[in-house]
Amino acid sequence: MIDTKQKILDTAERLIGDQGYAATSLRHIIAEAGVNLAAVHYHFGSKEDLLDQVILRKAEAVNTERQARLDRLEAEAEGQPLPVESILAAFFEPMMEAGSRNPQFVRLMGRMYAEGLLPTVVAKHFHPTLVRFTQALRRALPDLSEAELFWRQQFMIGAMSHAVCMPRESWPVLAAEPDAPDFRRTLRRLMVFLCGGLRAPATPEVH
Amino acid sequence: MIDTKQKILDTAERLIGDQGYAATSLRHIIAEAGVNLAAVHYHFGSKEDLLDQVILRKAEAVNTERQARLDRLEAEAEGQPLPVESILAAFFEPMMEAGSRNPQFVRLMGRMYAEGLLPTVVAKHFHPTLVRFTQALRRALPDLSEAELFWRQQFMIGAMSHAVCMPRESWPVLAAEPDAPDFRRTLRRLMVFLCGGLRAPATPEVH
DNA sequence: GTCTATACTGAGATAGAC
DNA sequence: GTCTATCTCAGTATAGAC
Repeated sequence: MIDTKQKILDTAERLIGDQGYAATSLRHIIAEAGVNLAAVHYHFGSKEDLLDQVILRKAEAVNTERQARLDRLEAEAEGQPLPVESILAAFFEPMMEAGSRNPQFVRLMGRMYAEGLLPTVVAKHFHPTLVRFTQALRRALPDLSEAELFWRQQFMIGAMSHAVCMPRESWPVLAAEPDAPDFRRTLRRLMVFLCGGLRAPATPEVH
Repeated sequence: MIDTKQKILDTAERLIGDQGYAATSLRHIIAEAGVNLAAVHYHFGSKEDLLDQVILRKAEAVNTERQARLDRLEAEAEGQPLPVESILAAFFEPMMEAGSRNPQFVRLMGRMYAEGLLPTVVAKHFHPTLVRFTQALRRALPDLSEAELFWRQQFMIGAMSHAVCMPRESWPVLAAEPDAPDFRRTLRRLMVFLCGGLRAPATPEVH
């Protein structure tokens, strides 16, 4: 069947988003998808390559939209540095919109960071876009050294990924806040927090 | 032998800190420790319970020191809210000092967050201390709602854990900065960043 | 080209002999 | 307390049916 591949991708996206990559066995995926185990390896080669394709399918749209927003902002700014808020909005809103249409995908992305799969899978798909945002932030925050800006971006990514894949049901505080299935409110909070952090004065050197 | 248990704990701490929990098999641990596989299950019950003991051994000292610093600050403040900087210093410096003596342990802690082992293992050992810090932050930041403070703490934990367990060798920017094996400079940067984020104005409601 | 059946290796866990 | 043997289940590899 032509949609064996699609069924595997859809089921993998759902189950990995729910349970995480390590916790989701191929045998679970193929049972729910109603296909044979070896079909996964025929179409994808390995579990990791399946994950790769699951991410690629969705990441392209997010990256394209991120770059388009950055292009638009930079054209409007006519050479001036962009405000940090605008850069963060251009970065987070495309993912937020993807999440509104498909909450599973945002959790999946968070889990990728959370399970330490950046170097092998995530960096490959997102790095080219990330360097554009690094450049924009460098111009917006000229007082920060290269190393300090690097670290602040890492803090940003860590805060984002942890927030996105947190198991909401284990925190009573959140029961009062019916936020799911979209992440708008949390992401607005995240952006406010990150603006404050990114714009903090440079860390003084201590000897 | 009486030190079979010790050898397992020491080897597990080292290997899991290096490679992560999922990537470290019991068979690898027992080979390096020179003990039998079943000895692990005899002494610890399961791989997860072994991890639990590895963390417990070190976490107690860190938690005790954290609470002692908070006690001291609160006694000195005589009822006034503490500055955010002081609260963060009381939280991070004990872990930083543990890291100076034993860098492996800090990476291990970062990995626990990164591999999504909070609910089962980490929260158990750190939650009682964390609520003390939540209370201190609530007094320091009275303009934030309960939910907003909760999320900012989550962003903080995410930024910290991601930074701590990042694979340094994969980032050329860091080669110029001989920071290892201690984390002082990175943690000072983290504290500056988090101060800025925590003290940002409350997120406005949008409808 | 697509997919199935089956076998292989290595993981964590467990029962029972010593 | 310790160790051998074994169980189940994971990801992977391959031969061959259609």
